[in-house]
Amino acid sequence: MVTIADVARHAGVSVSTVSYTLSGKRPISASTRERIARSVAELGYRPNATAQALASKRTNTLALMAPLRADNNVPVIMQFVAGIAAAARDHDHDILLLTQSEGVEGVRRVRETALVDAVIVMDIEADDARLPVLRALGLPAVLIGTTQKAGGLVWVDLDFARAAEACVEHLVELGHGSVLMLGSPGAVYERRSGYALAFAAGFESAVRRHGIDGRWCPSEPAYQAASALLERELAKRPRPTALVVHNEGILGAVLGTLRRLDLRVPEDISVVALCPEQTAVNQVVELTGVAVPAEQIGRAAVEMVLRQVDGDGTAQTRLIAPELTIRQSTAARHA
Amino acid sequence: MVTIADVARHAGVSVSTVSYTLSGKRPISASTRERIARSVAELGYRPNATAQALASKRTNTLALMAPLRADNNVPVIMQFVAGIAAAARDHDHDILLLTQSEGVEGVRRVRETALVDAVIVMDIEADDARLPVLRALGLPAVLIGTTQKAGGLVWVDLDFARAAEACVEHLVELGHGSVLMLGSPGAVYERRSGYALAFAAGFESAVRRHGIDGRWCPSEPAYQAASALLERELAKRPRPTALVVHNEGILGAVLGTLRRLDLRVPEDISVVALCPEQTAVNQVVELTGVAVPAEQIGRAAVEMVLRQVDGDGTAQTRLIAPELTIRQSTAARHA
DNA sequence: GGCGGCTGTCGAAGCGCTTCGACAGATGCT
DNA sequence: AGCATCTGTCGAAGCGCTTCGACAGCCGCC
Repeated sequence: MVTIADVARHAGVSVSTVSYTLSGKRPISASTRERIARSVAELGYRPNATAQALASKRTNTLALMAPLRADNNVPVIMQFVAGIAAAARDHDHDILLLTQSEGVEGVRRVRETALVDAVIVMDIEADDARLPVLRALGLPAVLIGTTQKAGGLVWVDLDFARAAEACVEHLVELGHGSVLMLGSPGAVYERRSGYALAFAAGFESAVRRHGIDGRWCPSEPAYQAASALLERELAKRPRPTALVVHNEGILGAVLGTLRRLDLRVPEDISVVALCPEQTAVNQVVELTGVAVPAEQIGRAAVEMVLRQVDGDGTAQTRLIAPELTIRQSTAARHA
Repeated sequence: MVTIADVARHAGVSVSTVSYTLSGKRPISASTRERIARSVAELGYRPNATAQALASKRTNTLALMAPLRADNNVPVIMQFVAGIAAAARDHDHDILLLTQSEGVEGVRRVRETALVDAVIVMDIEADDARLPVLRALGLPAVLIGTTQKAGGLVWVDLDFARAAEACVEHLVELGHGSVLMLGSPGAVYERRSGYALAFAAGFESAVRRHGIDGRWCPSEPAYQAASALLERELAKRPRPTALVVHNEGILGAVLGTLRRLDLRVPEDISVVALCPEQTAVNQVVELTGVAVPAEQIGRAAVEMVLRQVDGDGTAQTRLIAPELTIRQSTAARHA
């Protein structure tokens, strides 16, 4: 491996001159700059990342704690991760992947061993144990997702409450007065994932504000379970004329069951989904709905966390406005 | 941050003694070992990972190059990543996440900047440009997936050819003489992903060996596209009495279309799928099929790569036998 | 009783880089 | 002309750890 000393020798300058040339932290004459550039190219020099990290106290690495469970919103998680990884590389940083299961200890470890400069934490729960630790460690951090107890920490997220409201409002405008929301699996609510709670809360408040009939329930991904649940709910009075689905895993079951019950979408019943665009479009009827702008949020998270690393104190939390895309699964209520 | 020198001072020993105690590389008396342990605990000492890496030339970090695209087998990818991350932590290593799009340069970079000890590369293509680079760099590496040009490199993968054969054989045993295989999206074959080619080749050879009628075609995930394709193919003679689906994204479309055509599964037509168990079970009919043992492969990859790092030259490539699980979507052909 | 061989510990030399302070020489000002 | 000021470069001191060689003290052995 060629070192900075090799480059210095080859270019006939001192090691520090090479370092300053590479970092641009001190003025260097054009001629030596060129000579060094040539030596670097000729020798194929690449600074040793660990030596650089040790000396500069910057690893140029970001920890990303992602929920890698076999949940149902895997594609969304993947989009987040992809967006974050790409954004990090754009800023010349790498991603160290931590799993949610490492929890508090994972955060503590990467901080105390000085492995990373900052951490991005996904899937925040209402009483997330990692939050007090993040505050205590003083490690630059950004949350993707939020909770009321996030005070003092910087976060970015889709405005799930308004996303739910947007769905309800769209249906209200179409004249629907009875809406059923099929939520995420029960486990998601049990662990009190911020996004699920926010969506449910947004749904409830929108329903109340518009004075319509609206109820919701968690739903498990297995086809038969989802199907049975839907059928049971549709048997209740008043019978829902529209569905809001916050669970991409059951979309197939929902649409299949509606067909079995001879309910046409959107003529007999409207469906709005919160899911990636790809998923919405791949259903038998292209679904109206809100997508999580995962890539965008991921990029924002990286930029926000790097700003903290660079000591820009003006940390700003960001709540991203939902965008409802109207496709073919919603229509005015007739009857 | 507390350093090893602080611990040494606190315990009244030299720095090297602390180091040897922690690493166990030299015998230390029980009494000083205890004293040091107490100091470590009391001061909350954690070795600085970058200093450790610089001095020992081991980062305890593995690069994982994963295809984070919005493809259709996202859940499988996620399982691989989760398995790898967990296994790495079990061996006290971390994962540095690289995206497929970083390609050859990504591999070169992590090697030449000494960021990682080894690399795990996923989704190998027939003429993968990364393979010659891996060979040239001499960086410990394991491929997940393979190609004929993998010579000299260590890899691990599900035996996709035999997986396809297992599917065909199961159908042949049930008396099916005409089988249609619906493959992955065209783009997957265009980039010549090893697993897709292997599955298709295995399908073709099994069909030939059993002397049955069998054909296959790529299929895009959009519902209408998949549905139209299936309908078109079912109109051909001889009409397939069984389907093999190597594309989890179209399972909903396939089952929905079959129902629309009044073909009952499995009475009128059998369906076998290559997809995660979770996906197989969440369909309207629980699907017979082969699952990719992603977690298991991921763990194997980590262990194989660490063995290389530790200089165990007996590198062994591993081809994992497929397991077909019979559920409710296949039945003997009647008529 | 003297010697070889252990065992347990220490000091010091790196690992490859960044950064601080110093300073020679060129430049601008009065 | 003389002084202050830049500009460009250098040497050296770390960053926090590992590891090599040295060696003191101890044991058992002939």
